[in-house]
Amino acid sequence: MGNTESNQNVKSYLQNSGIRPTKIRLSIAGLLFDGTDKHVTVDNVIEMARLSKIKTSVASVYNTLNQFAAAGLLRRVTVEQGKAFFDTNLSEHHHFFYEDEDRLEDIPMGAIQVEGLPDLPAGRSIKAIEVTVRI
Amino acid sequence: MGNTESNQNVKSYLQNSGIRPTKIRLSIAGLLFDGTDKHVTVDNVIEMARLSKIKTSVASVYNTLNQFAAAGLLRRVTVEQGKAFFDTNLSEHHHFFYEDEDRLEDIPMGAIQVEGLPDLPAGRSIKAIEVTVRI
DNA sequence: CAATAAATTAGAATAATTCTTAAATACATC
DNA sequence: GATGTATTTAAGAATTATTCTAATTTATTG
Ligand SMILES: [Mn+2]
Ligand SMILES: [Mn+2]
Ligand SMILES: [Zn+2]
Ligand SMILES: [Zn+2]
Repeated sequence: MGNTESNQNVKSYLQNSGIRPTKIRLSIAGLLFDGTDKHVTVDNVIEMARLSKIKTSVASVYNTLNQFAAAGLLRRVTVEQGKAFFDTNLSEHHHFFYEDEDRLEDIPMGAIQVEGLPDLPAGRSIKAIEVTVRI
Repeated sequence: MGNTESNQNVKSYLQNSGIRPTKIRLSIAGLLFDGTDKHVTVDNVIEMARLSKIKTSVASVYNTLNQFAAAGLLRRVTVEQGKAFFDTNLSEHHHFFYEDEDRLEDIPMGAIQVEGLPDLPAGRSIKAIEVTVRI
């Protein structure tokens, strides 16, 4: 991270999703898309940016994460009322939620299988199936 | 609903859960525990109370629903960032979430089966397994 | 290098929820 | 049933996450 090659990768990654690679988008993308799976909140990203001396604003972090989610680069995960999580792991998978730590952890893809889905109401299709195991 | 017998039932229901059956608790319980399964928000309950000429306050609806949930008379269901749902159906079951209508619907108990749960981290136990099918 | 479009930002606005505190109600004891 | 004490209720303030607004800055196009 921080080197020219990965910056170039992140730039292409945004462009391929139709997102213009502006400075703060590249900065935030650089924090998030480093190859490791993450579940971040807006506050997490603001703090990561601060530590990396990236000068930005709360509004821009919201804008950017929402744009990434809309473009399919992040997946929004809702497990508690207050705060939204954004997941960099785009593969089909489910989550442990550590209730006392407010923290998500991936359950590897394929580990969990959901069986016996009933018929859907007419005109509906499945947008997503989310399994949360609260521990 | 509204008759002496079901009022008595609701009163016992609260007492058996260690909740003192005060006037507004009985009123709200009367709205919720009528034998039909419901998924309500705070706003729903405020509106139901208004229609039933029950005089109460926003704070009391929050207090009461939170108390009922803590006592196990309601189950809190979180499927979207902003608003909490409270479920009167206490049996083990999962949900369809109608994304465009902000509405929950029960998937009958037993219809869905979750297979292949991996081992839990040491010292953890399952508090709940929640499956949400977004449609 | 203009002209134009898009992005960024600070701060205001909104929405759900919790907190504070005073008044009302419920409960226990006589 | 009256009285004293504990609990509940409720109005409004406070808090928190998020979105909106509008002005400035940055990027793209010609
Ligand atoms: Mn939290
Ligand atoms: Mn909603
Ligand atoms: Zn994940
Ligand atoms: Zn339900």
